[in-house]
Amino acid sequence: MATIRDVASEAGVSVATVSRVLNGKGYVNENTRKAVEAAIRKLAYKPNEVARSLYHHQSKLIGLVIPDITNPFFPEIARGVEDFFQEEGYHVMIGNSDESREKEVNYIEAFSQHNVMGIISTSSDDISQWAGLDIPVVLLDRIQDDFPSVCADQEAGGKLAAQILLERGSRNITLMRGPHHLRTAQERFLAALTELGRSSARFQVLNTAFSYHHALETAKQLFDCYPDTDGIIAANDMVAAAVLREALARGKKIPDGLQIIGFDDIPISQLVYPALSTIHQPAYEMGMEAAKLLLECMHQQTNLKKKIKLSIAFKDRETTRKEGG
Amino acid sequence: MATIRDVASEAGVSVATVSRVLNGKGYVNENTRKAVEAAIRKLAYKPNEVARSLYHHQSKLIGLVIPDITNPFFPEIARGVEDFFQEEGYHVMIGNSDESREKEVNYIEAFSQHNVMGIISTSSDDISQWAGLDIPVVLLDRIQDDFPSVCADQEAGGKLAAQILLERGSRNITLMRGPHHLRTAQERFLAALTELGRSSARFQVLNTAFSYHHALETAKQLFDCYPDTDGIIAANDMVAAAVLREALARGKKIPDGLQIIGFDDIPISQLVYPALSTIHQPAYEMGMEAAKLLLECMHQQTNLKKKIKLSIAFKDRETTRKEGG
DNA sequence: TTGAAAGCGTTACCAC
DNA sequence: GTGGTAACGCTTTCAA
Repeated sequence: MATIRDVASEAGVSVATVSRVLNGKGYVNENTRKAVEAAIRKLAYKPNEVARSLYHHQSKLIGLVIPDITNPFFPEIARGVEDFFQEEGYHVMIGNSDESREKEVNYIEAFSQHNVMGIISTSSDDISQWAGLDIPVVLLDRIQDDFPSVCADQEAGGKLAAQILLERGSRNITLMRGPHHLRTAQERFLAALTELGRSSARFQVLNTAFSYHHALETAKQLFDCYPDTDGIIAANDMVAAAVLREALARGKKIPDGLQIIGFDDIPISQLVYPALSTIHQPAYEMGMEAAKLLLECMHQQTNLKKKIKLSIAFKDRETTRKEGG
Repeated sequence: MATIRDVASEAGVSVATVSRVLNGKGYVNENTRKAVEAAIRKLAYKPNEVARSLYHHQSKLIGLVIPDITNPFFPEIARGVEDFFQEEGYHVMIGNSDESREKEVNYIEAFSQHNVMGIISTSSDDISQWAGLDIPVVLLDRIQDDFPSVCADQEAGGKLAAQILLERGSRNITLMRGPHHLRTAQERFLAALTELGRSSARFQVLNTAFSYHHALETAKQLFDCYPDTDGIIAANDMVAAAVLREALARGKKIPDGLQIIGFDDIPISQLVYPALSTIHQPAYEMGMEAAKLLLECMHQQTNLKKKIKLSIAFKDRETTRKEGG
């Protein structure tokens, strides 16, 4: 790899001059600039980011920590973040935390050691680890007083899901509740629960994890315990898909005998049959917004504690009855 | 952030000594070691990876380029790579190439500028860009004479898919062909085609892209053009799921009237109903193996051109008839 | 308009 | 055993 010194001697100038043309700052004569640029091209020189980073204590790197890239909700987010920062000349390092505090801390350290310019985290609820850091942090999918954040309106989503099922005629609803420690899952659950509580419909609650292995189990359990259920509010689309599968396997009529509503609107929800009605979270946009917000924080030194709440929307597909029908 | 100099003065020794205890090499008295370790703890000192990297021309970073993290096949691979390297104390930078040479080159440059120790690429077939690089590269899902590589046995997969459908009674098969420029897609297609050609069954070929938007379109087209098809070899599971959806929507009996076989065995193939019969590619393991191979290459200076071919397996689920049935 | 040199945080060589 | 110091590749201040 050619270094700045190689370029300097090739062009017959000092490294300082090369640096100036590289960064477009400081005076440099038009002709020497030409010479330097020629040398750069000739040697196919690329500045060493590591050296730059060492000097500036900054790099063109962004850290992103998510629970698990294998969960289809997060790649969308990651793409949003990446697509935004790509435009700005940054690169994104992704870390999977598996909801483990240890892994998350490990990534944060790695990020910090590599001088990332900012971090987006969509993982743990434990905020203590962010406190010491002097790097801007944006929280995605969770909120904390001291940090800027982006999230989707879980409460509106949970409420809407319940309303839809009720409006469209379910009278015996099973509400599935995601992992208790995930604030988002808890929020949408609570909002749906409240809505259900306000109605005269019968309902019951069933706990579930988010992994598809687990979801398949829970689905079986659901129909064993509550064979008469005629409406299911799934904790997310993975779970909804599993439930749908099990329902079809047991010969349920959907949506006439049983309505199912998911949450997230991950790509597969359009691929199953019948296509999943679901509460859409704008995952890609959330990633984009978080990235945009982070960039703002990076530019202004001040920790602007802006909170962005994106709205959700109901996707009326095939596992719910038609409105007024 | 505390630096090595802070630690040195805190412990009353020189930076050289601190460096020695940090790296566990060279002599250092037991007591001074204790003192230094105490100082490190007290200041919560973490060595600056960037400075290390600058000196060594190496970092604990690995570059991974994939076509699109949003395609469910790749997160599995990425996890394999990441889980392996995590154990070894490395961190993985992921880049989405979107099958664009420009983006891929851009990432390679970024990786190289950050002194990554090695690169795994599962993207473009254009190998020229790797040639100049003095960083070990492992190719995933493609092979090239000059590079070590890991891939699954596409030919065996394509052949197997065709055999299964034939054995289990399909006589009018639609073979879906993925993007022509993707070697893997082409290989499995060709192998299936050959197998079909050897049989007496009728068959036709239909082109498709891999995205789910596109797949849904193609699925419609398929049944419009070939309503009598009784067996479909999909280009991958996304496409298979889309086809399955459309088939069900049109009231086809599966698997009795129509068999469908996918490729990849992504998580959703077990979530749809009926569950997709498919050719399993060991994505996670492929990531792991590629990582392991890369680590070997990094340790031995020599470019070992080892090629690893992982075997595929048929997952006998619900969109194919039972054997001998 | 240009160059010399200090400094970013580490490591490793060479004295002591 | 330990410390001084050059070097890694780059940026920036200061003098010329």
